[in-house]
Amino acid sequence: MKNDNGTAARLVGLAREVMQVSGYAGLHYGSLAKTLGITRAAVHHYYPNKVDLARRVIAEYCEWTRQQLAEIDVMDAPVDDKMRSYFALYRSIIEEGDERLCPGGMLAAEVMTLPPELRADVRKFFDLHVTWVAKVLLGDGSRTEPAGEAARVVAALQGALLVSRLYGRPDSFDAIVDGLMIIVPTTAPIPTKRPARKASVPTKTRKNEGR
Amino acid sequence: MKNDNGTAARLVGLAREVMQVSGYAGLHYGSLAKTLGITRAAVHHYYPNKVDLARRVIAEYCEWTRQQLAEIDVMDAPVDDKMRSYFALYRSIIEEGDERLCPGGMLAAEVMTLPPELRADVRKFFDLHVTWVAKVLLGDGSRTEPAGEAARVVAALQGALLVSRLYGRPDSFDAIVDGLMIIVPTTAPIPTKRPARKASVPTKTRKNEGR
DNA sequence: AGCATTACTTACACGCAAGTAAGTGTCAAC
DNA sequence: GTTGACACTTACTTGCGTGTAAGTAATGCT
Repeated sequence: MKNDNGTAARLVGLAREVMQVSGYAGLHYGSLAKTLGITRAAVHHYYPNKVDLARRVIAEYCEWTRQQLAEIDVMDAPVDDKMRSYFALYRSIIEEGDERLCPGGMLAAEVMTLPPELRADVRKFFDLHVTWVAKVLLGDGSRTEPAGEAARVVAALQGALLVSRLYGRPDSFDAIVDGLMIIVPTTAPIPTKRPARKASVPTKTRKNEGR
Repeated sequence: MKNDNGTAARLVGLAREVMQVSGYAGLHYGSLAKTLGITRAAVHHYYPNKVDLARRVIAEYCEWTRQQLAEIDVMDAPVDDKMRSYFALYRSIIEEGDERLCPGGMLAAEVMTLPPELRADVRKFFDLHVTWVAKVLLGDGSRTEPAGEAARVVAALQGALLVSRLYGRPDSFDAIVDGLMIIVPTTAPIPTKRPARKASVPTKTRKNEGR
């Protein structure tokens, strides 16, 4: 081959960054090409259409995530240490760039406008996270059904990224997440759970209109 | 006037729904017009450009939110009851349609691609929420700096909407949120806070590439 | 009766972005 | 030294979506 600067690989990397900032809707072949100093058609050469490219991005990010989670697994630490390492994974996202969200989270926001294949990929990405967290939470003996709690942790972290990026303050992520360990207690007792379920609510729920 | 079916108002309502499902990027004059059985130009007649329309949507939603929060304020209940009513506000969103997110949350995801005026509006929307929650949390004597905790609550709720919509299961929202009261303890003590801050992390943080 | 206002419509201009077709140049193997 | 794969480019088509200009029809006001 004449010149292969690893364009295909650089393309996925760039595409991921763009998606983290601007989402799938904000991913344009034109700007990718411009950034890499190639033509738009060259992008099509490697990834015939946007879905191909985006799926590749997710696939690679899933793979990377799996590796990171595996590294946490092998460190064989107490549950709350593992969770803190997990939190740090999210923090690394905003450390890489304060305009970024988790690729999965960004796509989750756009999920209704996504082509079906991508939608499925996004769900799988979240499955990966939720099942891993659930597995870890199962590590201490204190619970048997960690599924809801795992979903809560993942949701809270995605929300934390969303909010901290909105304000453009990476450190606000810490402020949000620091207290999150409370809902993943290992040594500390869980406070007595209240009745829960929605109490008297001042909301009339209309199907449509009337806001 | 000849025929005024309240088109302007129906337009904002519809636009909000679309934005909740598909975001600002998925909001198109063409489909709005088609849905209401008018022409695209008629939409421009009321809202000359998309930014006008979207800002109007946010403004009305802010106003609605303010009213809801005021209603919770006057009920003069204990903090955790107020918080539960607040949670129910979010639940009402997915009750209205399981493809919807909070308008503010959706726009927060798109924030980097949004025209600046809109971006500012979105921040104000979140300010409204965070300051209200902080004020309520201040209601019990147990804390003095509820800002971080307030942001955490808001972030967690937005994340909960994101995740529950992703899976298309409205009831998963409950599963996620039910345990959220733990981080808003009023009578129950907060478990002893651990050192926190990121512990040994198996992550090399590169600025770019290499994923 | 005449005029302005409101609530629209038809028609058009324009830019952007995805995708495709058909090259061109270079290296590597046979 | 031809053949073929690879890494692209130029050029073009097509469709979508915003925005605007210039009507038109009905109503209300003076």
